[in-house]
Amino acid sequence: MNTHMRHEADQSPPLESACRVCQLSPVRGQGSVDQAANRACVRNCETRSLAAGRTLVREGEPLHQLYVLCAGWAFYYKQLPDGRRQIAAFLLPGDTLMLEAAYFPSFPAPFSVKALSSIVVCGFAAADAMRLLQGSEARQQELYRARYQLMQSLHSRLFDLGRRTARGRLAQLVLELHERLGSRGMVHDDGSFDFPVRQEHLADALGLTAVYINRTLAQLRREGLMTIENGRLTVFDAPALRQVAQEE
Amino acid sequence: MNTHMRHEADQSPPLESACRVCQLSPVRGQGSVDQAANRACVRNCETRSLAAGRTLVREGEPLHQLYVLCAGWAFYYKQLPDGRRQIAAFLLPGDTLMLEAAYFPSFPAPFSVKALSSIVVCGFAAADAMRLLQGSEARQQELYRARYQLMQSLHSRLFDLGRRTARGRLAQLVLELHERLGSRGMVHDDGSFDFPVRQEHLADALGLTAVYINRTLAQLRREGLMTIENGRLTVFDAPALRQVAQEE
DNA sequence: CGTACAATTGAGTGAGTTCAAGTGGGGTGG
DNA sequence: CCACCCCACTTGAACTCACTCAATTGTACG
Repeated sequence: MNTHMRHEADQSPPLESACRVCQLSPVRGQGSVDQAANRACVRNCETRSLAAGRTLVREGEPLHQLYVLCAGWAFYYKQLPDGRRQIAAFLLPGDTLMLEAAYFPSFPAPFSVKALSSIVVCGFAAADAMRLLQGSEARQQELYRARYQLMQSLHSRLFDLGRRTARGRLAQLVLELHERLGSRGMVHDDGSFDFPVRQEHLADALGLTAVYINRTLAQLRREGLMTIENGRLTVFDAPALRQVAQEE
Repeated sequence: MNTHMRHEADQSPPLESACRVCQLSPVRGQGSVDQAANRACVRNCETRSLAAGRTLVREGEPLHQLYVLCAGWAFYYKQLPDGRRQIAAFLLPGDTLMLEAAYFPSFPAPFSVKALSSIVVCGFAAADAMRLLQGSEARQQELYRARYQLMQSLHSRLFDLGRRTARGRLAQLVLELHERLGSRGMVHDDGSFDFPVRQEHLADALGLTAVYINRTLAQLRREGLMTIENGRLTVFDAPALRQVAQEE
């Protein structure tokens, strides 16, 4: 039992720490940073804080900004007037939001972006960010990596929806998040990490219903593979989870 | 590398017409073309002809070429050792293949590419193609459009698999192909177009089985919305199809 | 306490799968 | 010219994974 349980919305990450994270993203560059370019970027960057559930970008709006997600989780999604929603990707702290703004500037956004937890973002004009990126070979590489990961994740999700069972999809998604967070040092030694995702979000990401997500989650929990409790996901048996992901 | 021509399968589209199509693609540019750059491009382009079912790119191979699909259809897909396959996109004559090679050069391909019908492609080193594109504002715009359409199509397919019924998915896919071919003048007045796609491909693209594709197709045919006969798809009632796509 | 929202559980249903058998057309060899 | 084969398509019947509807529990917060 936990004595201190607080609602996520209460603990917005502090703004002053935002640009420290921002610094680590491909857009701002890793390692040695050109100080002049960096100052220019800070001057042009607009830091915003959004509560959980708020919409950052709406499908169809022209793209001209791109963001670094400094703190919190967000997701890309498409929604129909009748309520059907499909989540295309989860974005984690340090990820770049709307990298697409650089692929095809000023086109209408092909999806919406919403804050999953409360978030802090730094916004840049796409053109500025690209100019900054031209400067450094290392940063360019880092940008390629970010694009690549996003594209890979999209194609994996597509395979999931088309060709995997509920258990397989869930295992696959959990493993992907586990890995992405792990490479940022955001996974504890016990295999657990912060997980501000509702079962409804999982359903919308995996093309299932919340009820069935619940049943599947319960099954995986009973089998001792993983659990979700108090906004925290724990992977107990990664190899077994990997096997589920592969076989189903 | 020089243009090299060879003749293979009997019914391959003629090579001499290849570069006329190639000319119409974003990579080669539309309208007025810089003649010097164009000649340079022809010098550097390698034209290849592949029979139906041959693999052009294998998942995991490093990307350094990109292709213009001059004739025939191809598709992006992922396949598991156990045989499960998911088709991510169909590529039509005039489309660019592996545009990703420019997004994140030299990364391993996140999917494979296979010829659906017999095809003719022009291959370019990604770096060369990009340099060529820098030259013209119009071509740059055309490239953005191509990227955008591909990304949009991926997100739509994702929504389809997650949130639409079999009928809805089929209607959606047919309408998308109808539109893309229409804008190239490849749809006849009677609403029909060449369709070298097997029911098995439809199944792998829409996350269904070939048997169920068959049943669903039969239903749409009975309702007088569309039909597939002798490698030719005919849309009888586009508005009704649109309604199916929207509601299911 | 009362409200609100997320998670949980049960029972019945249905969309899509699996297995299996049969049809039809186009190409090939005799 | 026919016989045969191959492959894609078609159809039937049984099955099952995941959905729907509906009620209940748990937790946070005013």
